[in-house]
Amino acid sequence: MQQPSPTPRKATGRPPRISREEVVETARRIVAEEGVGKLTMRRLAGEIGSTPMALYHHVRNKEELLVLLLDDYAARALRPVELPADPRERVLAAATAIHDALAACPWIVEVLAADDLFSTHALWYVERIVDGLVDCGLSPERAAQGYRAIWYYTTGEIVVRATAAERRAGDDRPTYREQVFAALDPAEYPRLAQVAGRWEPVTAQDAYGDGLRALVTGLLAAG
Amino acid sequence: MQQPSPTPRKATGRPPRISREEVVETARRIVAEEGVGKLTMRRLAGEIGSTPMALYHHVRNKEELLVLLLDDYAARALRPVELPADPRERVLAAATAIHDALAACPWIVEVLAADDLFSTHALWYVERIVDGLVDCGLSPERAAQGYRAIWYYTTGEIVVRATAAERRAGDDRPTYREQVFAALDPAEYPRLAQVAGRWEPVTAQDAYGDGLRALVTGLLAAG
DNA sequence: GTGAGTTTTTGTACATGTAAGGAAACTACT
DNA sequence: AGTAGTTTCCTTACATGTACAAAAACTCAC
Repeated sequence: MQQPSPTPRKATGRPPRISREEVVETARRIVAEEGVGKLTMRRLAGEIGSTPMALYHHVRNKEELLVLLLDDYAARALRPVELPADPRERVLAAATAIHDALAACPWIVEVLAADDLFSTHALWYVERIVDGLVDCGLSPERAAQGYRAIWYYTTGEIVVRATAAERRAGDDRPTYREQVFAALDPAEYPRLAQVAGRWEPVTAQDAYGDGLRALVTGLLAAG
Repeated sequence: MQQPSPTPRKATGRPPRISREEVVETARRIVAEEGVGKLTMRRLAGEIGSTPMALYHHVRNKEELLVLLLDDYAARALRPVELPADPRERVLAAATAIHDALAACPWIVEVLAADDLFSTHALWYVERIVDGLVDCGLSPERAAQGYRAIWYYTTGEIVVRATAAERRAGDDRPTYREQVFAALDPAEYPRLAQVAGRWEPVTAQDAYGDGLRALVTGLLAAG
């Protein structure tokens, strides 16, 4: 992979005019300034002063570019901070930190459906979560499983909310949910009819923390 | 919207040659036979004997078509069944039924990031879940919130797993996770280093049920 | 210098979703 | 019959990601 020589490597071939870093940095700027919708390979290449296909020697495809952007974002947004001493509270705080950082970055959804370890820069928080769970008495296995459950819950919350929001935008028709509740047969679905009016506010309110607490409670109870 | 006339409506305009039902049904067949990757608007139009743009008079865009396909799938896969009498077990069984149906349908991921009520045909199960939670002593609000938490967890599990699987396919490079664990500094991340070897099997094994049980336990404890 | 080998860049080309505008096929009213 | 109105369909065109192949720019061995 890498030569052991002091000077990195590369003794041969046409010298690159652009670098992966430049690609990612420029992409980051475009996204920051105009949104992820404006990020196209052509636009990016133009901005760098290159051609679209040249980019493909530095990133494997657009998806990888987005993953790199997410990683870059995590590096900035997930700096280690002071966390509570109590292990359970530590788990909650670390998970919430990851959640809030990702939720603040809506364009990320397209990439977020990533595996559980989405960035080395989030590792610090992952460590806190697993450590907290172990300190609460879980075995290492159970702690790892617990982290995964938390990750599913977290990423699900973000993806669902963001996609729903996007679908609502630029679409003045009533929501699918509104249609469902409007045409709900109370005889067939008494419970849903009962909560129909309260569904909207329940959805709108930020209940991530409540669900997270419940999940952690349950994980600890099982361990 | 609809005339109150006995004959549905439509007294004017060019008579349609294709119907929304035909579009969806043909799309379903293509997906079933050759996978969602082969479903293109041109291909679909050709199969129907029409033109791509004609389809857009029956579905608003490809995404809506996929949502309709998901709905169609839910109608088949989520038939009501006998569920346990015990309310807690009922919640678990209903959630697992939804989960398993969706997990068996990998192409769905692109659409799944939907809002909580993704199909009327899943309503029956949603009703069972909310009802079970209420029977366990939760208030209607809390039950609705609880359902949402379950939905986040479920959809997150599916989306994450499916996307990870897709990324792994056609890519022989080591996983990001493998790279992370390979380069892990045990001094900095002792817990992660401790579980590193066990992470892979933990990930592979199907722990949806365990996490779900924990979540429900926690939800009930909070209520 | 010359040629081989290697890496990066470029040019061309294609598949895809879909916007825009006009043509086609029908009904209703005169 | 003729005209207006309405709905559906078709043609054309564009933006986008990216495959493929050839050109360009460099190093090294001779």
